[in-house]
Parts: sequence; structure tokens; C-alpha cells
Amino acid sequence: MSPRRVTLADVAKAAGVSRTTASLVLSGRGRELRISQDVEQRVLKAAEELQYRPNIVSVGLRTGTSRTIGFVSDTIATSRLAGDMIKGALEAARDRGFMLFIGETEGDAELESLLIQAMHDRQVDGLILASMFTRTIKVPKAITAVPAVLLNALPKQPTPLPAILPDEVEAGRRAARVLLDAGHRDGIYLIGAGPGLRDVPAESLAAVERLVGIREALGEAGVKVAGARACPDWQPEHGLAATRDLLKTARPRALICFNDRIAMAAYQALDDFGLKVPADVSVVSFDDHPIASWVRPKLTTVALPHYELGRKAMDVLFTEIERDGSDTEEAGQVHRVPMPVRDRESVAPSPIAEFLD
Amino acid sequence: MSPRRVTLADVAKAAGVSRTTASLVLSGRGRELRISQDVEQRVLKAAEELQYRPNIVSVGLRTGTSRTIGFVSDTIATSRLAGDMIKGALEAARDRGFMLFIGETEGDAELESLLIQAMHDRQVDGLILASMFTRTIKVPKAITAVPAVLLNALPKQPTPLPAILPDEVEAGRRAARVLLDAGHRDGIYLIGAGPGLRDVPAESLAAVERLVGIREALGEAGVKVAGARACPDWQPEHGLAATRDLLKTARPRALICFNDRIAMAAYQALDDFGLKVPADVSVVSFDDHPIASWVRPKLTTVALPHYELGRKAMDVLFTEIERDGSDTEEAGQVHRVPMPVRDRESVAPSPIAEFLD
DNA sequence: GTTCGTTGCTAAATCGGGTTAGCAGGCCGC
DNA sequence: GCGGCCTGCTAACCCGATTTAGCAACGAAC
Repeated sequence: MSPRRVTLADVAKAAGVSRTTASLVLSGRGRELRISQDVEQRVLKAAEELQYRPNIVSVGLRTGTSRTIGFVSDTIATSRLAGDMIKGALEAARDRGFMLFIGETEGDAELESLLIQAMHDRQVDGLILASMFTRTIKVPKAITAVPAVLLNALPKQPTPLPAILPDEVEAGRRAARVLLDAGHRDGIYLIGAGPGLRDVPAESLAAVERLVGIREALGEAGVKVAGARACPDWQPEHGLAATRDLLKTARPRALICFNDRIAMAAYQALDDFGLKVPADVSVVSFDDHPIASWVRPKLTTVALPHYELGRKAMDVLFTEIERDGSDTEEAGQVHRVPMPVRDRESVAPSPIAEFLD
Repeated sequence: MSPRRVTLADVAKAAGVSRTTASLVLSGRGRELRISQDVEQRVLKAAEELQYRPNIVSVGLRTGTSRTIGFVSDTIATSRLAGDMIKGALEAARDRGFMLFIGETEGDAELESLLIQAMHDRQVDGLILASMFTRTIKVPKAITAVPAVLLNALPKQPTPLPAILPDEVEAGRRAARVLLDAGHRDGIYLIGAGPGLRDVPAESLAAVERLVGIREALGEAGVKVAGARACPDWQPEHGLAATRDLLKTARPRALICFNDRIAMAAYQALDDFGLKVPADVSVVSFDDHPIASWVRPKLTTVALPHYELGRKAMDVLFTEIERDGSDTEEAGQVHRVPMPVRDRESVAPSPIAEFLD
């Protein structure tokens, strides 16, 4: 099948020199070590003609590196979230000539440990431990051997590992401000979590933080949440039930849905009750899932910056790799990536606001 | 940072034997080569206590392998499609103790070539060349050095590479049969492609094949397509425009939408015209995108088996690796993975059929 | 004419495993 | 008392690139 790879020895032979000389020339140290112009040219020509490429595995054996990063996540298949995150990490790695190993643990700690071992066996230079929804995770012992960062997750116990997360609190503030800026003061309801900070889906860090941000921004404006319906899980069916339940007893002016799937379900429930978005009810949401721009009216939502999260994780990982265990000043730092508002069509000025104009 | 990996030499020293002996015991060839029980136990104990794991990089250097497969795709971020495909490939690889390199080319031939080179430099044992939508691709020259398969793509020129694709023709037949089985004979329209085999989005192999299957199944039942609206691209906005255009002049009984995004847009257009799904119009579609079970009524659709495609690609790749350039009987074989119908709520019996009951 | 310095290159070791060939010692047979 | 065989282990080489230490040849200086 393959006609055997061209090795340094082949180049050396073709140029009529030793492997050492060929290596020196090709690593640019020829000048420094007084290799003659003539020999240098012969080696370069031979390497070019034979299309020589150094075998990274061999270099890896000597140096203990592999120019490879391991990306370990709990699930990669759920939504395009993972795809964009991996894409960001991938491009940041490629910029530095690194490749990416992908692994999936399905939340199984043993599998995770095995996977990290398998990556160590291949001498990865660093690890990204990613979670597909923002949460706290138990950092596996196995990762100590190599620089690592947490992506979309916080450590359960204190660790020196940096963490990269979306700025969910600010996102909550921004969602609230979208409504405030449109003049809404009354009839603002939450779907998915709240009103209290304990009324959130299990393990969902994002829920708590978004809620904190929402309440903070509304509070600063002297506005109260009119009510809320928490969901055990942020799936459309729960969103549908929650919104219907709300509409039985209340006439909201605006909904803050905790993600786009819930917002989509809320659209359906509002339609059932003959309410129009945004004329009767404004809707703002989180995530910027692709459906947010497929539904009508298009959904105003605070985007999860998946791509940027992936890139940022890789950037932070590389600074970890470069400082290589020296001062631990920045150890355990938490990096927050801003979540931008995607202004679309689901928010209308409050009638009161128009009146005030 | 890391306290240096435990090597075979460490184990040998701890057991008081040579590296050779340790290697023989640990590779299970101790019996065969008459290593005493006593020594065998000492080595195993030392390996256990030191938590010895062989360095795969080293083995790779000798054997030219890496227990690693390269997964090269044009885009990994589009929809969850890619995620599930990678997941399938990943699990199939993991079953065999292999890891997966991920790479993305963005459709850039030069990037693709560089990426394949980079994977060769790391001695991958095989390559999967994946496309995120079914199409024909130019097979890069660079892949010749190692076994490879095409995933969700057909080669433009004839190559000995196997290809793994969804069975789109049969999917077309199945979609049509869903309607036929419900008694529909008239008023069946297509949204997204058709009526002619040239009325398809550019480069979309899936469109042609689905269309072939649809026409075949309908033809066998003596049923004619009442009409069709092709779209330049299968995005919701095009689907919306196409369906609205159709509804201006026709009153369909059933729609075959060429993917779920278009079906979702068709729902919206039908709603605009006061038509109910499925009471007035039955809708059947392709892909089984997550939204198919989020919309109401839930969409009956013929699923793209992403996960199975990924698994199958890896399985075929491993048979390629194992036969290792021997007889080329199966060279260039095309494997079709069945697309299952997801029966949900968007198809109702034809009024005529009920009458016949 | 010896020593020193410089130029221009190469032998050999290294990384961590696997593999081949072979060695030392004991026992048997003749 | 020597050859042959078996047992139980190990030395040494290989993979491909890098790096350290050092060698050969020549000219210059004293």
C-alpha cells in the first residue's frame, strides 16, 4: 500500500551526508554549526525532491510531546453546542500546529479515567475537560500529569485548573435589560426556573446564574418578577406545560424563557391562547440555538458563545503549557466569556412605553 | 509537573530482571519462552505496583502504527449531524482501543491536504473522509498512504475507496409509501426539489436520490406527483417561500418535504393559509432533525442514521486495515445504511381512504 | 616541528518499547 | 569426558529524529 515513508536517513543518503548533518541543516542550525553552503544546498534539495516530512511520532518519543491536545467531553452529540465548541478548539489548536483527540465519557467516571489514560499513553500535551451543559464536575485524579483546563464546567473541589465558562450572570442581566429597554415594567414572567434561586433544574449552574443576573438587573430598575414557572428539565414538553399552566391564571406582558427550546414551546402555548408574539407578549431567551432564527417571529436570545468558548479554552490551555508548572499565580482562575444578545423580532416596546413616548 | 512516566525499565529493575524478560512476561509470551513462575510473578507484581502502562508512542515508532484513526470532515459544526456521526465512529473506534483525531477542512482543498499530511505525520492507521451533506467529492491524492473510507460522500472519479452513505433512494420510497399506506392518491406535492430530476439544489446527491425513490414508489402505485416546488437551498426561508407559492394556486392533500427545516417552514405556511396538519394536509419529511419532535404535530420523517453511518464507516475502515492491501475484490464498494421511518403525528389517512373503509 | 585553533563534518547515545539471536548452566546419554 | 539438549534468561539491535561529544584535516603561530 504505502511505499514507506521518507526518513531523514533517506535524505542524508541522497545528499551524501550523515543523518546528523541532514538534521542540522533541516532544523536551521546549519549556519551555527558551520555546515558549508554546498552541503546545505544538497540536503535541502534532497529533502525537497523526496518530499521529506519529519515523523512526529519519533520526535515525540524523544521529547515526550506529541503536538496533540485531548478533548474529553461528557457528550458530543447533543445539539450543535458541542460542534461549535470543538470547532473553536480545533481552529485554535490548528493555528499552533496541534491536532485534537476527541473522547466522550457519557458521564461515566470509569470511562473518563480510561480515556484520559489512553490519551496519556499517546503523550498528549494537554487536556480540555468539557461539559456539554454548564455544571460543576468532579475533577478526575488522572489529569494531574499534564496541563488541563475545564470547559463549561466548574470544579466541585478546589483545584489549580483554570475554568472557562460563559458569563451567565451577565447574560441574565442582558436578557432582563432587553425587556427593560423596551419599556417593560410589569407582567414579566420567567419560564424554566425561578422565582427563587432554588427553583432550578438539578445540577444546572446556568439556571442559577441566569436567574441571579435577571433578578439583579430587574431589581436595579425597581422592577419585580411577576411570577415564574420552573421546569424539571429544559425540554420543549416541559416548557409547553409550564407556559400553559401560567397562561391559565395570568396574562403576561413578557416572558424570559431559560432556553430556546422552552421559548419555542412557549410560542406554541401562547398561540394556543390566541396571544401574539411580540404584540401581546414579548419573549426573550437564551442559547441562540439554530431554531431561534427559524421560528416566527425570530427569537431575541442571549447567545451561548460556543465557538469562542472552545477557542478560549485552547488559548488558556496553551498558556498553561507554556508556563509549564512555574508560578501558580493564576492557578484555578475562572475565565468568563461574554454572551452576546441577538436582537431579533420577539420583543416589542411595552404599550406603556409607547404611551410615554 | 509529572513525576515522569513509569517505563518498562523501571518495572524490570523493580523485579530484578532484564527489560527483555519484563517485556516477554507483560506481552504474555512468558510461558512460550519458558520464563519461570517466580520471575513472572515478580514482574507482574512490579508492573502492578508501579502502575506501569506501555507508552503507545514508542510502540508506534517501531511498528509504524498509532492505534489512531483520523476523521477528516468538511464541517463539524453544522447541526448535530456531525456530532452523531462522530459519536458512532468514536464508539466503534473505542471498542477496538483506537482513538480519533478530528480535523475540519471547511471545504478548502489545501487545508484538507495539509490536514491529511499532519495526520500521516502522526502515523494514523486509517482515515475517514466525511462530508456533512451527501455529495460527490474529489478524493485528495494525499490519502493513498493509508487505508481510507468515504463517509456520506461518493468519489468524483473512480477510486478503490469504499464509501458509506445513507440509502436515500429507499428513503424516498419509504416517504412515499407512508402517504400511500395512509390512502393518499391525489394532491401529493413535493417541497424542496422536483418534479424533474434536474430540479434539485446544486451538488445535492441526497435530493436526486430521494426524488428517484419517491417517483419510483408513487409510480409503482400508479400515483402521479401533483406538483413540486424546488428550492435553491434547503433552508427554512426557502421552504416558507416555496410552500406559500404553492398554496397560492393549489390545495395539496399531502406534502413531501425534502428535509425537516423545510417541513417546519411548510407548517408555518400552512398555518398562514388556515390549513391544519394533518387533518387538511399530511406532511412527511426527511432527516429526523431534533426539531421534528419539537414541532406540533410531531413530524413523521425518514431519519438520517448519523450514528450508524459513523459506526459503519469505522467498521468498514477496520476491515480495510485488516486485509491490508490484499485482494481488491471489494475495492470501491458502496455501503448503504438504511434510513428508518419515524412515524409520528403529521400524517393522517386520506379522506378517500376512510371512505373506502 | 610541535601545538593550537578553526573548519566541517560524523559517530554514538537517547527516547521506550519489541524482537531476534544467543549465552550460561545443568542434565542426559554414550 | 564430551557432545547435545533443555531451561531460563539477557545482550543487542530496531524504529526515526535530535543532540552531544569529538574527529580529521588544514593553516598559522611560536
